[in-house]
Amino acid sequence: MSRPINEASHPVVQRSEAARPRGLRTDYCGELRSSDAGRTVSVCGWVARRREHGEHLAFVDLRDHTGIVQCVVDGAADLRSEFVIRVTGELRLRPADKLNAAIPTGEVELGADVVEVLSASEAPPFALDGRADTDEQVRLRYRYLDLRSERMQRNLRIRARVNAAIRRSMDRQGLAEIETPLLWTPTPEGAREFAIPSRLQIGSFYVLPQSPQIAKQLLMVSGFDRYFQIARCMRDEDLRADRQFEFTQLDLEASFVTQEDVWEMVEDSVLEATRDVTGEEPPEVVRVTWDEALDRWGTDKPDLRFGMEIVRLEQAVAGSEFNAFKAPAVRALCVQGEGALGRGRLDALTDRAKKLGAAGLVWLRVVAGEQGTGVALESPVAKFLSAGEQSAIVKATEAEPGDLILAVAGERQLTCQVLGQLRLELGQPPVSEPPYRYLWVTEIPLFEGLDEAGNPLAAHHPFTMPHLDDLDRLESDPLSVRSQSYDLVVNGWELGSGSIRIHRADMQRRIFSVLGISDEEAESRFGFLLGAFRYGAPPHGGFAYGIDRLVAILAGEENIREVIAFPKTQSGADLMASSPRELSDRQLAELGLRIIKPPARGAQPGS
RNA sequence: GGACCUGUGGUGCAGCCUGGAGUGCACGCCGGCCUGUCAAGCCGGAGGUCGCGGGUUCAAAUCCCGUCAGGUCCGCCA
Repeated sequence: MSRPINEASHPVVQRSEAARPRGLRTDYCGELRSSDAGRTVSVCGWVARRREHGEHLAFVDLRDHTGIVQCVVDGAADLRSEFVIRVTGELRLRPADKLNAAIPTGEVELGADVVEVLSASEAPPFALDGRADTDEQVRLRYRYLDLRSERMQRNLRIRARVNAAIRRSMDRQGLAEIETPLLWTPTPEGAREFAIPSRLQIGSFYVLPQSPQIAKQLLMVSGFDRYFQIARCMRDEDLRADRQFEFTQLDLEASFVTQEDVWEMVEDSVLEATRDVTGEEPPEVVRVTWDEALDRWGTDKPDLRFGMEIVRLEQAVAGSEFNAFKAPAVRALCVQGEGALGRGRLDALTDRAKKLGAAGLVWLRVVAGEQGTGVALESPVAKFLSAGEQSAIVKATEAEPGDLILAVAGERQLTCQVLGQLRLELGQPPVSEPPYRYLWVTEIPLFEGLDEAGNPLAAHHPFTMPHLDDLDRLESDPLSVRSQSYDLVVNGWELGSGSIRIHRADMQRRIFSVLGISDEEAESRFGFLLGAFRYGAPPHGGFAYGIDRLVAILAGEENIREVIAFPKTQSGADLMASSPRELSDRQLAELGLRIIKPPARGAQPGS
């Protein structure tokens, strides 16, 4: 279910005097009220539905972007679905027994004196009333019709309001909106990029930005102090429900700031957007360290809308005879009220845990103790646990009779991640369910794992400033070093990430050295940025978050395609525009390109 | 690159497991009736390459293989 836009505090369309209806119409359909009764009005729109009562009476529901109004027309008028018409007549109160409480205009109707067909329509390929879930393939092929639906109108208007809210916030905070090139040059590391052949320089290519990262750091060097951009970004990676080739970020950067300053700037914009769309004040934006997020929720993007936090059992089972619990980490979830879960379901949960990488899953049903005092545990492994261990487990998980405890033991990170995933699968509310629990995940490790050559991999990007307390371990124990980078998360979705950047050459050289990047390599890959940094780079940091994801969350949609006007399918196709498509030989020649087709499936290599 | 799900008149579904005539439901569409409906109602009608190709079988929407398209996910996305 998608969430209604906040109609009460804001009409669907922002109304200023300049935004009043003009031209062919005096009013918008969805805004007519009983207070307008008696006026002669003209409205324009699409025929949503008609109800005919013979030769001299028919009801036509006329729809525009504001809603629907019922028009009473002569039955002879040939008005079919999706005809574009203009209706002029007197707006009148409906008879007292003919009100329609289901629509905002239900107290009035328009007695049509003149009906003009501005444009006829073939019968649409699918109904726009939202009563049936039309196949997405069909919706995308006729996207221009799909966008006419109430749902898509609402979603894209929410998007427009989010953009407007962000711009208000940015302007209020003194950030300057500056555009950066789309036809540009590769960004160091990161996602696969789209390349655009140059016509004037045959054989050379532009690269579309996966983000304006380099550009905005250069703007800091240039002294713009605070920059933002609602930036289109392109990444040639496989598509997902929350990922499209092309997406939109709020990108910002500021000079002479700390992490806290960046967080406050970003918070101001997302909270402004959230308030504007929902009319509600979101809960306080909390900050948790990456470590704490892993321990409590088993993920770096926790959903705080529900509890069921992961509990540490290491102390409760310390010294236990039970072999499975002799592990670096023993953690558990308490699933309230699921103590009656059947054996088949428990086996499925165990399989799921194993599929997620756990060695196994221990389940314990919490039941009332004998004589109604205390609690006891029912479990295939209960016999391996002493009475003291059992009561310690119950105490640690705060479990009560009727609850189910799920425990996993093993290496800490994997154990937490498995339980974190089970937590989501057992308890996560639907996307559309408020509130909007924003949080910052901070002190993210600077590196994540090692590459083939044994060098650490930058978790964010190679210009991320390490946590100052960890600098002495940079070379000796790099994987333990935290960074001054941070993620913004809402309701289990990662909205974006950012960091304080390295602005001094000595620190940058140290990082490159740890990453195994030579001076020559650094110069060739990041040349002009490093060059710029030689001429006085201010300390700076910034952030970027996905507007598609933010809008989807606020609209209660699980898929960002629902908040993008013309999205692509999972295979990267636009079913309406038939893109991508082949170029003509002439176009290819002009770009100096020749196509080498991959061998057909099943063909022998080299044939 | 991989796993799973889906594909049946214009739309949404059922039928598939357990093979037997393109069978059914709802909406829409076309025509007729109808002066207070609002998912209007009533009557009648049209509309099909069961995604595509191959195989098994006396017989395939149904079983098998392949393929295409759409979706969810893994990989990938600093």
